[in-house]
Amino acid sequence: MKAQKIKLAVDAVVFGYEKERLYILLIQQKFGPLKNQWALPGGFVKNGEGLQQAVERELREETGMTLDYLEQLATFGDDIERDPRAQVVTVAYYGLVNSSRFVLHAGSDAEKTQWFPIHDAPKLAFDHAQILETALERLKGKLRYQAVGFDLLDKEFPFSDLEQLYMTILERKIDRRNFRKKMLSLGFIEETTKQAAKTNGRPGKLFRFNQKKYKKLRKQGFHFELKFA
Amino acid sequence: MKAQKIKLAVDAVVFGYEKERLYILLIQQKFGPLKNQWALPGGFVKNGEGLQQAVERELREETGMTLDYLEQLATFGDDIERDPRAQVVTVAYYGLVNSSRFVLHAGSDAEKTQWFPIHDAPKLAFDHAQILETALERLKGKLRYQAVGFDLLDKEFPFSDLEQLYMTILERKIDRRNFRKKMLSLGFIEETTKQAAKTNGRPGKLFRFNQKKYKKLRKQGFHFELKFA
DNA sequence: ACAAAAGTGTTAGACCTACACCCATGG
DNA sequence: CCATGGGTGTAGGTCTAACACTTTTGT
Repeated sequence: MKAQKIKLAVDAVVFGYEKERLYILLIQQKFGPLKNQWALPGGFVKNGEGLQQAVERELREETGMTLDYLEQLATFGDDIERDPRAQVVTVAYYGLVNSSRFVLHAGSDAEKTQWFPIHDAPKLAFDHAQILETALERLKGKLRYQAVGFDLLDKEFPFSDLEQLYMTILERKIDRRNFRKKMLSLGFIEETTKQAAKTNGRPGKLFRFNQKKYKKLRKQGFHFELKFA
Repeated sequence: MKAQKIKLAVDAVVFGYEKERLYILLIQQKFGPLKNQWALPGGFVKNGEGLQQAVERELREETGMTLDYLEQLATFGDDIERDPRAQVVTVAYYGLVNSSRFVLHAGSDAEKTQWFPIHDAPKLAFDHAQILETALERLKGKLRYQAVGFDLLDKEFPFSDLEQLYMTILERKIDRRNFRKKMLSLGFIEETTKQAAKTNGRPGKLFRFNQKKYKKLRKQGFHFELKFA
């Protein structure tokens, strides 16, 4: 049997959220064959390196970022020419970053890093548009039955932020009363005594996601579904 | 950068169902380093070959089987020593075969192929037990909100077979009346005029899964969930 | 006092759950 | 006529969905 020439890469779809908009993190090569093309952060897996380890390294190297949430999405390798230069199979991950860490390190000499509104992203290299599409669908799906999404908010947040986040990601209107009722009934969101910073209108109480309680519940076989969403 | 030495493989978790038991397909190497160890069917991806294509080829070569349903499960490659001989990343698939094709081709000289009851499988090579575990969880999960599972039955089946299948996979009792009501209300199961073959007791009507109708519904954003299950 | 956003309860309908008896067939 | 499995309805409880006014704060 001939030696295997297939290369293995990892890519990450990183979502961020700020001011009622969902963003995605992209990088642009300044030199080389991909010059000026926007692409997902990622790269080849190194010998002796695990997959997750590889994405985390690439993200650190390319964007200076560590994610709060990172999960394997799918592996893309049915189209053997998805990278025209060689047969490359890529394991795609998707991740979420807290808005407080939304600020990017300055780009290196070789690469530019930038957030783009999810529906206003440039044309992407390879099949990265398809990977992005898949990630977005997954995110929308997960939101309905897992407590994902808190990683996109501050640690303490007014309830309206949570509601807005859900509406933004799911691209749907949600009834405020029903949403709050349901969310609080799940038992892993805690009220703090603090008030949100001053804005227009009446300031809301701040809430906190209790990850420990959530994990405990999950272990006990707890699961929920948001129907209205 | 050093040449990448990581090898890329595919493996398949193939489920079969017969007489109220869920089975999995395993192969046993007769020679070589894996001699006598049971493992999932699979092998290395060839140059110029897509991933799905690779699993299908391996399945054909090793078991003579073509699957009715085959879906990517996950990619395993965080443990760089999951295969002690070299760093191998494997893209795992899971599939379902119709019970009418449950019979296996005679094993080759080099390999033995055999169905094992899911909870009575031998010790597996590498991390294949973990892959199997993941596949089973996925199957259980999917069963609740997708019309998977019909591929495990005959094209026309009595309702009790469907019910038994769900009970077997989910390892739960299900109320007959509620199950039938819910399933039929979804609108993609059709009654035929035929009667089941003679057995003990009253013979049931045969039903058929209307795949076209199901796909149409899905495109329209239809989705369901089986709660009792 | 006005503008802006937070906070809050009720009701009708849909869906889930639990439950038991009669029916058709073969032996 | 008996044994075996198929077929069917209903009532109570829970969850969802729809809906509008009052409260708090800053200007």
